Amino acid sequence: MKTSKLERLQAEGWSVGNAEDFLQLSDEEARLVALKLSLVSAVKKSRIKRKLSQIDLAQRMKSSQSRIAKIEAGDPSVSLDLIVRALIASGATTRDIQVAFTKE
Amino acid sequence: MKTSKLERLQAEGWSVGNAEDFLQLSDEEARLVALKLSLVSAVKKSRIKRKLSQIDLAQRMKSSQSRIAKIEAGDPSVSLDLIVRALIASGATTRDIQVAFTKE
DNA sequence: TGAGTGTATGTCGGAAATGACATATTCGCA
DNA sequence: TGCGAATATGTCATTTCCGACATACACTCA
Repeated sequence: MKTSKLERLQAEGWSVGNAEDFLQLSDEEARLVALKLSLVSAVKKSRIKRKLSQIDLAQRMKSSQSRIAKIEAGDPSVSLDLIVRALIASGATTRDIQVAFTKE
Repeated sequence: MKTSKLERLQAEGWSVGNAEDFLQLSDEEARLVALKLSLVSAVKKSRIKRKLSQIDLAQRMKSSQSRIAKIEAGDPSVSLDLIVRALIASGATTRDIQVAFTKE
């Protein structure tokens, strides 16, 4: 499979998948989710530490209170981008972010 | 402003912005961009280290070669989510990811 | 009790990101 | 030189994510 031509690979599409691929993907997806959760808890911690309400934080990053609530609730509709944005906007230091990642 | 009512704040919308807010936002945006760039270079490094072509990596994460190219080129259409997915799929260890973040 | 403040949840139209594809460009090597 | 593999660039339809809003719930005081 490694040496297949691009055309062939593209033509195959989903048919190239197998159980192993699926499991592997699940594992990687799990790592990403774990990472997100770690950052999410860092957001809440940082926000509380600075005594900011969800509304305050939302204003800082030009977002909305409901989005912040969803971030902190680990809602699947929230991207890693938004989580990190919130982390930065909440006043988290570079070190804080590192630590959150370290917890992965 | 801190004590304004939610209704009032929501009604104000963009009008609450001022130069300071803008600069602050720019700074935070800059931090995010710097972080992305750091991770992007980690993706390429990790991929090369494992001797994977962009096509290989694309298959691993069910994406496409052109997306991988855009990730590595720092294309603005690429999300942090996708960058981290690529980093994980490329076989980067937790430590590799930490290091990339440390470079922020 | 009820008013005020903060957080959670569901929905929606518009905006942004995605994979796929076509095609161009670059690069290594026979 | 030329051929094939790898990478880059541009476009597009579909999917995903977003802010905004409405509203429900939780908690604290007076």
